[in-house]
Amino acid sequence: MVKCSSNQLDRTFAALADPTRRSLLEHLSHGDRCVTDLAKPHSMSLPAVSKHLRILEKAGLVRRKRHGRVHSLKLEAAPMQEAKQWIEEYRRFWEGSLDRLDEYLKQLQAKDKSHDHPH
Amino acid sequence: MVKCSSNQLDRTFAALADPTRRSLLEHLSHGDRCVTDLAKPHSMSLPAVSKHLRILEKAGLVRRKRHGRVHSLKLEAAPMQEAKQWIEEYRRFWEGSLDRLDEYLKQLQAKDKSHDHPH
DNA sequence: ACTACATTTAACCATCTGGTTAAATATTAA
DNA sequence: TTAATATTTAACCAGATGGTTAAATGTAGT
Repeated sequence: MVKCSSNQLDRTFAALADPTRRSLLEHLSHGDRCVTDLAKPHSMSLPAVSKHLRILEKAGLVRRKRHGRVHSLKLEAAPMQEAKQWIEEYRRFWEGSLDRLDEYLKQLQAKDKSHDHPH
Repeated sequence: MVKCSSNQLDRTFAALADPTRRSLLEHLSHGDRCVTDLAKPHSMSLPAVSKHLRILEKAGLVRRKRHGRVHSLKLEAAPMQEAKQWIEEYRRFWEGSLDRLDEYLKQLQAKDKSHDHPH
């Protein structure tokens, strides 16, 4: 029984798994935005966008500040960094396997060449 | 109407959003494994693990080779790299904001100092 | 006080998810 | 051929997800 859970990672990856939410983050990467502005380019209702924002907020990817009746959303960095670091940990393994693949392809290529141009 | 969808990214992030699946990947990072071996440390039924593996396979994070009745699973690199790169694109934005935060904190500290030790 | 605006909440719906158990399918070994 | 093993498929279930519309809330402006 191996323990490999992190609610934070769960939430972060799940939040990033939806194209609407990724789009919202991309918009926010160009500066803070309010809910209505964020909703405009997404052909869906305001409540739908509101829900997506709450998911991003719960994942910690976004922070909200109320200025009167408008809510200003700001991109938040830390959780994505954790997600990236999780992926990074596998880097040497897949780099290893990519090297192996590269080597394999070179061998294949060499074989093909000797096949195409036999002495 | 902004287009920001990638089914591949959807599948990759969704696959990574589950702790059981992340655990399976971690086990696979130490070498190829068959379904039964992968299932052992996870207190859940074999069909459950089988489903998780199919999700990883469909996301392209894992490749399957049948040797007789045992299926050997292998970690696959590329999709994770795409996910990592997606996150990377935000790096300068959050690095920017982290820098700004850092600067802000330094200013705050400086202010406090001059307050504690006025000439 | 009234109206308009920004946003959320509520109620609902279809589909997806993550698990179960029981049965089916392949392959190996006796 | 028969029995055991590795894995998947099928049928089912509870709860989450992603959307809708209608109503409620809170704030701003006149």
